[in-house]
Amino acid sequence: MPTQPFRHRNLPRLLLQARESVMAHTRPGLRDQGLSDQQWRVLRVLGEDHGNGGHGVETGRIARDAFIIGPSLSGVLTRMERDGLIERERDADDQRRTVVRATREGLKRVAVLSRTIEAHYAWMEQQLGHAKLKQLYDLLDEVIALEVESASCEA
Amino acid sequence: MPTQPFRHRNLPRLLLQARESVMAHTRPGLRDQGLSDQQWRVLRVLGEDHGNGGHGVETGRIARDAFIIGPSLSGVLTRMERDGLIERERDADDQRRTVVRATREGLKRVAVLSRTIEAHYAWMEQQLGHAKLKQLYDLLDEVIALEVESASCEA
DNA sequence: TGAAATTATTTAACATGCTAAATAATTTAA
DNA sequence: TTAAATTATTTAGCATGTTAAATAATTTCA
Repeated sequence: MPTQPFRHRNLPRLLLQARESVMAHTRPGLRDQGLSDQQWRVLRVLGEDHGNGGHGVETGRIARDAFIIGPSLSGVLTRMERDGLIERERDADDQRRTVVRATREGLKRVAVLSRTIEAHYAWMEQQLGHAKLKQLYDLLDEVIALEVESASCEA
Repeated sequence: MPTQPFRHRNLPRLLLQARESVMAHTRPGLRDQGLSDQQWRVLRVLGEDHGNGGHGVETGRIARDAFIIGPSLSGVLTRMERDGLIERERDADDQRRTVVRATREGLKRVAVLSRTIEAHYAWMEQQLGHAKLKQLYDLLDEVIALEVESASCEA
């Protein structure tokens, strides 16, 4: 049997749609806690650090882990500090760096949302099946790795 | 052999990273043509319409196809009109609607970029392999479909 | 040591994303 | 027919994304 011709889909758009599809489940919970997508990503990083007994995370590491570019993060943190979700402090050893910690209130919201998110993953795993979810993770890793390789070629 | 415990990855973040990874190849070309991501998405829709002999696309359909929310699109179109990439006109039959067409200059840029994008897909297909790319398309479709289902439950 | 290069973050300026409200045109229905 | 509901788009206000430039602190090295 002849395979039908392979038409390329709009991959960036598919990825964007898939992301929106997943986030559509999460956003109501975030908004209930008064958080934007970005604020949640920041709080999650800070929550992990706290869980590991850390005493704050540098802005640069937050930017990497929360996938937020520096200048955007700067504003996000300003508003989160204003809203009592985080605290900022200059690093004593290297005054260029800023160290960020979640406040008690921030940690409280992380705790609530972590449960919600876990339930969501359980739901997705039940819907899609364990195997497909793993397959998806692996394929996305491969796509991401493609870029790393080709980027290193330019150097 | 025991399968190792399945840890959930941060799926929204993975999708975002994968998208960025793909776009990292496309963006230089877009910027060479003086286009933002969103302007390119709009032009692509208009280019397809032109290719199909269409005489303009309604704003609402552009929003759906280019995956840009209404108010954002409004501003994007204003700037694209300012830059001579598109023309806007009120629909004669229904004065609520606006019909948009690409200018000759806009179409020229679509033509250039279409070739670039095609080459990029060919490269990805060569890197990942046809089968994996198809697998990825299918999985993303499934994830997107999940949302559609669960959304209809709320109604 | 001290000027130059490097690193971390912020500011500035503009484009985009988002929600809600405002406009404007069309359709529905009393 | 006309007032109310619906539909299409824009405006307003704020948050975020992005590049370039500005600040500020640290490191390198002549």
